[in-house]
Order: sequence, then C-alpha cells, then structure tokens
Amino acid sequence: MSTAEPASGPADPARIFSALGDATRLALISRLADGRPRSIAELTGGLELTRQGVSKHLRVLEQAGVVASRRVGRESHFMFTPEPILDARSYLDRVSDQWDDALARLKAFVEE
Amino acid sequence: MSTAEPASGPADPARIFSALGDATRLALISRLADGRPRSIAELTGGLELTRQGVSKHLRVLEQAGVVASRRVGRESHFMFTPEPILDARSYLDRVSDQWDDALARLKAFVEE
DNA sequence: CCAATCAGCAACCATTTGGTTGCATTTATT
DNA sequence: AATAAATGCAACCAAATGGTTGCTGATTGG
Repeated sequence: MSTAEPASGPADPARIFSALGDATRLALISRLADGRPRSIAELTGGLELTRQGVSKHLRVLEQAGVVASRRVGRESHFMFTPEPILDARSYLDRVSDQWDDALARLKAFVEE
Repeated sequence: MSTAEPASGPADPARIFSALGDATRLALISRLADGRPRSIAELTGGLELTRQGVSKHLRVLEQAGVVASRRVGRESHFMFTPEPILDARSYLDRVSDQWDDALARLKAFVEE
C-alpha cells in the first residue's frame, strides 16, 4: 500500500495498476461501474470474504482514486470515479503508440 | 509471484495489472517498448538495483506475458510483447463503457 | 430506551514481494 | 587454457498484502 497519498495526487500509474491488480478489487469496480453507490455491507454480498476484507480492498481503491466514499448516516457509500481508469488507459495507449512507432520504423528500414 | 502460469494462459487481467503495478517494471516496459531486445545487464543500467533484482522483475513481466525472453549465447534477451497490454486496455475500455452507459441512463432518467 | 445494523480500529497471522548476497554454470575473449 | 562476462539458482531478510477475529462506537428502528 505504501505512502497513502490523499487520493488526488499526480496520477501515479504504478499505484493505479497495482490497485487494479487483484481479482476481488476488479470485481468491486465492475459492480460499482454501473453508477450506483453502495455500502460496504452491500458490496460484501456474493464475495467470499468478510466485511473487513472488503473494507480493506475498498480503501486500496480509494487511495488509488478509483473510488470515492462518503459517509451517509451509519453507512459508508462508495462510488466509482473514472479519472484514474482513464489515466491508466492513456498510459497504456502511450506504450502501444511507442511500440507501433517502433514497428513502423523497423518496417521502413527493412523496405529500404 | 504466485502460481507461475506458462505466460500464455487466458489473459488474466488481475495478473497483468499486477505486473504493471510497480514503477521499476513500468520503467523496464517503457524501455523495451522501443522494439529493441535487451540483455539483463543492459536493462540494469540506470536502475538503482542489482542485476538480480531486475532479473526478478523481468520474470514477473514474462509470466504476465508482457515480455518474452530468448537465450542468445551467454545472455538472455528480453523483448516486449504487446498482447497483454492490449488486453488490459480493452478491459479498461469495458469498464469505461459500462460507466458511460450508466451516465447516459441517469441523464435520460433525469430528463424524463 | 433498547436492540440490531453498519462500520472503524487494532491486533494478529501466513504468504507474497522486492530486494539482497554468495556461489555455480555457461559463453566469450585473448 | 585461463580469465572475464552474463546468468541462473538458492537462501535469506524486512516489509507489504490479504485475510481474519474481537471489540468499540454511531445510527437507526421498534
């Protein structure tokens, strides 16, 4: 988990990918991406682990900025926030582009 | 590092993201994405860790399929392989799409 | 007012991770 | 043939992760 930046820093790609690097967390994201905020208890349903386990995963996602929480009454509602996902996507795009350029240069070289 | 699947399995998104979830590994990828295969010694240059450390990171990337290695003479050459990156990207695309759909439905609902 | 819900905190535990060092092995060089 | 270079393998280590349980504190519903 490391340095616990306030979930709004300069989009650290490694931290975002790391947050995505767990099947349980991907499942949580996939549920929340329908736009409906949910409580922890609600999100625990179906997943084969305790509420505390889910809670920890949610905090990891929150620190990566993938999710935001708001306390409402006695429950915490978590909702999906898309920015980091978009950042991650454009990071991958840049890698792909670099690769495509490399291929193009290679092709040009081979064909004289 | 976990279960060491033969680097060709059914594109496990969590494993791919996890492999991308480390700054050192992102740096390695970014160097290799120029298309030029490199030896471990070569890749160690600049990075502030030992050759063994780099070697371990490369194996993680290899098991995620992001990189492939070939022994040539006394050295191992690693080269970038783009498929998993593309898979990861389309995974993120699906999440974004789901989110966009949710927003669209919400908008439609609000506007009667 | 009392009981049930929902969650946070802390402690604990086993496993994984990121990193190191030391040594053996294979290839290249001269 | 002898040395140097590039890895691989194994052991080891501290810290991070993923998970649990137990207890406390708010909130809510009857």
